Amino acid sequence: MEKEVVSKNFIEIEIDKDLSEGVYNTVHTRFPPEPNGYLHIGHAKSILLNYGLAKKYNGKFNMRFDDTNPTKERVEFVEAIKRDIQWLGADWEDRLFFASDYFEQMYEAAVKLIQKGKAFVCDLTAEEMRAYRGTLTEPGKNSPYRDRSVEENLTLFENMKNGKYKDGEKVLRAKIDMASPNMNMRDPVIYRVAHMSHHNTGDTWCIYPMYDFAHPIEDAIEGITHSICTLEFEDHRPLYDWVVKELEYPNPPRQIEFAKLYLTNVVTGKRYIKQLVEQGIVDGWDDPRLVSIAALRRRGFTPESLQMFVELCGVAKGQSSVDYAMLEYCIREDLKMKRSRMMAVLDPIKLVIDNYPEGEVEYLEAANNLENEELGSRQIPFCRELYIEREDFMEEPPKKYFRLFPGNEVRLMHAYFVKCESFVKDENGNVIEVHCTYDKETKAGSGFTGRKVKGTIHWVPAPYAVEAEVRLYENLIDEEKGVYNEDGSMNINPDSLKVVKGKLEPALQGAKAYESFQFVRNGFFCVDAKDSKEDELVFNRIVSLKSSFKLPKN
RNA sequence: AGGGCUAUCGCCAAACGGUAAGGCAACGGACUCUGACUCCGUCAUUUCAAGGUUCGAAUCCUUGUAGCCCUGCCA
Repeated sequence: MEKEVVSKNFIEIEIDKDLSEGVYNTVHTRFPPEPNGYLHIGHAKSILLNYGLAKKYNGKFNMRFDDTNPTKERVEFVEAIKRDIQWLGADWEDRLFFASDYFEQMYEAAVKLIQKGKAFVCDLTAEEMRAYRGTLTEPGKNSPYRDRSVEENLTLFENMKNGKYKDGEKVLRAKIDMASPNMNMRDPVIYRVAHMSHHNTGDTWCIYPMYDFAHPIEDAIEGITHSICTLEFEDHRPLYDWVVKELEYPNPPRQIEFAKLYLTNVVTGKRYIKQLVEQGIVDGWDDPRLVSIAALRRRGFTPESLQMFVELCGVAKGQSSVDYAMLEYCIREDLKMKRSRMMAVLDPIKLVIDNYPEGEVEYLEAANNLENEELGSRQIPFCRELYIEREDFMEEPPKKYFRLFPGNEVRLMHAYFVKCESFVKDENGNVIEVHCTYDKETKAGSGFTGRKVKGTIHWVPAPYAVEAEVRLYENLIDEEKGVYNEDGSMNINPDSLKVVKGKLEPALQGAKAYESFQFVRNGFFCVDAKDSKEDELVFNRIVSLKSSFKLPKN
């Protein structure tokens, strides 16, 4: 057991300080998504960060849907989000909340602000308000409605609530400072009129609170201590603090911001993903070429691999983009010991063992995972005619090519050494058959040490091979140019999905959905779990995680 | 002089005035029933730049530079 000294991230340092200074005596975090789409890898960082912090400090973690804008939210997203978070392993126990359940309290909070003279009803239109707001370099002007009396504001606000006004006709604004260099403090809107059904509250309300007002209240109500969010909300913190202060919450929560997780060479951003979905370039939010949590799950990533990934990325305040290779490393690392490794041939050519008796079959024992005995073993039929990968044979090999070429000997995995004697071409000059001889003494596991071989290749017994339509996915990227163009369009690879007729070893007939197996060299493939039931067999949709095997350069 | 935030290896990221951790990637080499895994080795005399303070600076001060965010009745 080696002990790793892992340094604390800056949020943990802040929490330690709060705890030691007695600002808080517990840690209570939350993950507050708006149910307006699917969660992606970036959210996983936030979820695992919040959950991890709560766990680390023996505190609590809440799940909360920040559903204050009925125009964008849908129940189907609520379910999808819950599922993804559970799958990731973040446990909210019995603390699942909806911001919309606090609408009454938020309304009362707004009334309180009005009574304190800290909020007013404003009749300016959206355009007028924009003009009054000023610009980044010039201060704004006070609204002509700013000095209405408390009584008038109270009446008007109640009228807003009672549906006397049309959408956009009136808003409630916080009375702060129109000259503030921070735009968020220039009398921000805190309530708007929207005659619309809400997925949770139905038609009970026709006014809805804005994020900046609602969020601190939600946190305060739930007893959140550390409200952790991403960097773009840094400018909102003064307003967050203003709200909890004016509402006089005892022991108010505190907002801490961290940098979002960006990944190199993948399409993130709901706008772009939506475009891809709508144009039918991908087949949904969980298309394996995307990095939504649902897509990663479908692609064979495990919760553990994503946890490891988030851990490895770290938490800081500088905007950064993590190399996609790090994600791949995590899934390889996680699957390495716990998944069976099977053989498959995606682009088959026939291999004939000339000195193996025709019609004879022997069953070879193959460990499911050479490094993990607990995964057991399977029997693979071995016979005269096999299939091997086309790229595992070359008529004229380059330097340092360790696989089959005339005169060279390799190991057939789990089986024998085999030496290439000749090959057959079709009329177009393509190799269609490779002929070898095998050496009975070299059986795998026999302890044969007579001579060594530099290469080991995968194979599948021709008469017993499982035919499969294999789907090979690649990320939607252009490695040269990157994902996005300056004009907002994308460089996506139209050949990101390749369908191939593969041959799988017989044991794969028994594989289950979600079971992953490692494939030739460092490529991972897994059975696509999309439409399958728990023990249904699915072989026709196999997803490539990585197939980065390269010939040595020279 | 609009405000806020950030700058440490190709990519993440520690270091909190005491002499630049670690991981990914890459590259050598050993091993090999997967060119994987594993194992060994290499990879920042220097922290955006220039000055300054100090016995001592990535850390403090000055002045620049670059990147990200902010002018929704979105979150």
